[in-house]
Amino acid sequence: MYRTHTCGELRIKDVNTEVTLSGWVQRIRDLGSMSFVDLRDRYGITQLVVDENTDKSVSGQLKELGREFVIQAKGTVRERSSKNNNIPTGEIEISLSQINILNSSVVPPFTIQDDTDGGDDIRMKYRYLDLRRGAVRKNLELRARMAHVVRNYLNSKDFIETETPVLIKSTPEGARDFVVPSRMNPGEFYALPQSPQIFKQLLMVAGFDRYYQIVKCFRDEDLRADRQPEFTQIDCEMSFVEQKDVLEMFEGLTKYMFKEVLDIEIEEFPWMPYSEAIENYGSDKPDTRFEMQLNDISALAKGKGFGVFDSAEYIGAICVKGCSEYTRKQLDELTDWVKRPQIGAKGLVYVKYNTDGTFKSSVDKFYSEEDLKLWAEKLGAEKGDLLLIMSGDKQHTQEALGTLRLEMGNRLDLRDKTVFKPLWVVDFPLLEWDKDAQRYFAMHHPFTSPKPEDIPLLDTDPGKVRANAYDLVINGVEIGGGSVRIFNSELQSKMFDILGFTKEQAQAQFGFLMNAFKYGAPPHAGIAFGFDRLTSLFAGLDSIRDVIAFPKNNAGRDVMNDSPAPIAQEQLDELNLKLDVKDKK
RNA sequence: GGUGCGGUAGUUCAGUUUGGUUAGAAUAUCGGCCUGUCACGCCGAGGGUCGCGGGUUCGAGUCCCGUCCGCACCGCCA
Repeated sequence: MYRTHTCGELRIKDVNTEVTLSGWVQRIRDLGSMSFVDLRDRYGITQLVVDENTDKSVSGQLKELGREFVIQAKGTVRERSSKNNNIPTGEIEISLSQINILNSSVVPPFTIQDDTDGGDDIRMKYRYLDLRRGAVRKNLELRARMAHVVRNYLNSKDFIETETPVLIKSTPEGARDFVVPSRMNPGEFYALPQSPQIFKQLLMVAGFDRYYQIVKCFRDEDLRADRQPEFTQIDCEMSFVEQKDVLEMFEGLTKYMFKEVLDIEIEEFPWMPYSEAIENYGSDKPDTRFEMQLNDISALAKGKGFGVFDSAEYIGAICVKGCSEYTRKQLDELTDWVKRPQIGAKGLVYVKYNTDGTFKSSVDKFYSEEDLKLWAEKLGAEKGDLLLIMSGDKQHTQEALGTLRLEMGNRLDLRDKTVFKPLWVVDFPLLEWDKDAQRYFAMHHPFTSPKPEDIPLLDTDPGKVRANAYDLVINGVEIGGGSVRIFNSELQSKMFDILGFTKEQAQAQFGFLMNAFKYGAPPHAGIAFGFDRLTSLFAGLDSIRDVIAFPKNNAGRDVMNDSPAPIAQEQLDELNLKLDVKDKK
C-alpha cells in the first residue's frame, strides 16, 4: 500500500497514528542533527522530521533526496513543538521510521512552489511541473467544480447532455475552420466545429426539447489572452421557449454557480439594449462595475468656432471623479495613450472642474466658463472632477471613449475583481454591413431570428432590423451569447437571400437544416457560455490560459510538445495531399 | 498582416541611455557548519554562445541592419 493518508489530511487528532504517506519532496531543511522534509501531494503538504532518535539509515537516506523526488514515508504522527499556522497540517509532523525512494528527479527548471521563480515561457514548456504548483492546480480544481455545478443545475432542469460530432462540414461564414483531410474520401475535408450550432438545432427538430453539452469548439483565428484556438463552451438549446424563458433559465444557472462556487448572491440581471450599451459605454460588453458613462455633448459644444468639434459627427465626454488635479504631464501621457494606433484617436480634450469652482480646459480659447459649466452639468460633474472629451465619427469615437473609460477605471482601481456585475445585452442588430464585401453579414449567425415587429424592415432597411439575440456580459467580459432561432424555412431562405447566398449555395451549405425544418421544427432558442472565460472570471484571472491544463501560446503553438509539426511524406501520400509551403523554416 | 514591449547564469532580473578593467544580484544547485525549521540561518564553490546572423569600431551585452522567439494589443474572432 503506497499510502494510508494524503499529505493534506492529518491533524492533531491523529497524533500517535502510524501512517504511510506518498508524495513529492518539496523542500528539505537540514539543521545538522535534525532535518525537515516538506512532502507534497495534490492535497497539501505534511512535514516529515528526522532527529537524533531516528534510525541512522533513514537519516542517511535523507542525504540522497532532492527536490521533486517521489518518496514513500512511514512514521508516527506527533505534535510539533513549534507549530505552523500557515498550513492546515501545521500542528503535526511525521517522525520518520522508513523512507522508500519511489523515483528520483533531476533538478527542476524552476521551483515548484506557489511563489515560483519561473516565468510564463518556461512554465508552459514544462506545464506538467507547473501543474504541480498549488496555485495552478487550484484553478483547474475550480474549473472541475464549476463543470460539476453546471451539470447539476441543467440535469435538474431536464436538460439532456448529448454529444455532437467533432468531424463536421466546413461552413464559409464566420471564423476560419480547422480542417481535417479525409483519407477515405480523397480531396475532401472535415472541419472541426466552431460550435455545435446546427446539430443542437437538429436535436430540437428531433424533439429533445432541452439539450446541453460542455464541449470543445475550434476557431482558426489569432489568439488573445482570452482567446484560444480550442476552447470550451457550455452549449444549450431549448424548444417551445421565447427569449425571456432562455434568459430566465440561464440567469438561474449563472446565479446558481455564483452561489454554489463563490457563495455570492447576485441580484436580478438588468437588460440593456445594444444601442444603449454603445451610447453609454462605447461597447457591446459594458463593464458596469463603475459609472463614468459616455455623454454626447455635441449640442453643447458645436458652433463656438472650434473647428475640430464643429466638423465632428459626435463629441463625447466622460467624467472622471476626483481627477481635476491631473498634471500637464499626466494629461499629455493620456493623450499619447489614446493616440496609439490601437485606439487611433486624433487627440484628447480635457476640462478640469477645479475644487475652487473654476474651470480650466485645453479649449479655453473657444469656450467660456459658462460653456464649460454646461458641459459639467450635463455630465453631473462636481468640483474636483475631470472631463475627458473625444470627437470624430460616431462609431469610432464612442469605441475609443469606451476604451479610455476602461483605462481610467483601471487607473482609479474601479474594477474590483471581487465584485460581479452581470447584465443581459439585448436587441442586437441582426445584420452588419461589410464595406469590403459590399454585403450584409449576420452579426450573430444566419439562424438568428429578427424581432417580429422589425420583419417588415428586412425589405426596406435591413441594417435597422433588430435580432432576438442576447449576450451575457459580466464585468466587461462577454461570457455568453445566443438567440431565438428561425424555425420557419421560408424566413430562413429569406435570410440566406439577404446574406447574398444563391439558392444553390444555401442548399449546398445548409440544405439538410432547411430540409429538416420542413418536418415540423419546433420554435427554439439557445445560448452558449464561454466556459474558460467564466472560469477565469470566477478565479479573478485575466487570461484563460490559467484555467486550461495545456494551453496554446500566442502563436497557437503547444510549446511543450512543439506542435503543430510537419507530418511524414507517407502520411501526406495516404491523404492525397501535396504541400506548397511558401515560408519553409 | 500590423503596433508596442521583451530575450543577459538552471530561473527571475540589473547592466544597454553615454561602447572601454575579470558581465553582477537574488534565487536554484553543489560542499561545509548548525537540535525546532517551515522564504531556516551562516561560510564557501561552481555556473554565461549577453537569442541568432551580419555590419560599424582599435574595442560591441551596449550602436546599426536583418532574423528568430515570447507577451500584450489592433486587424481577425458569424
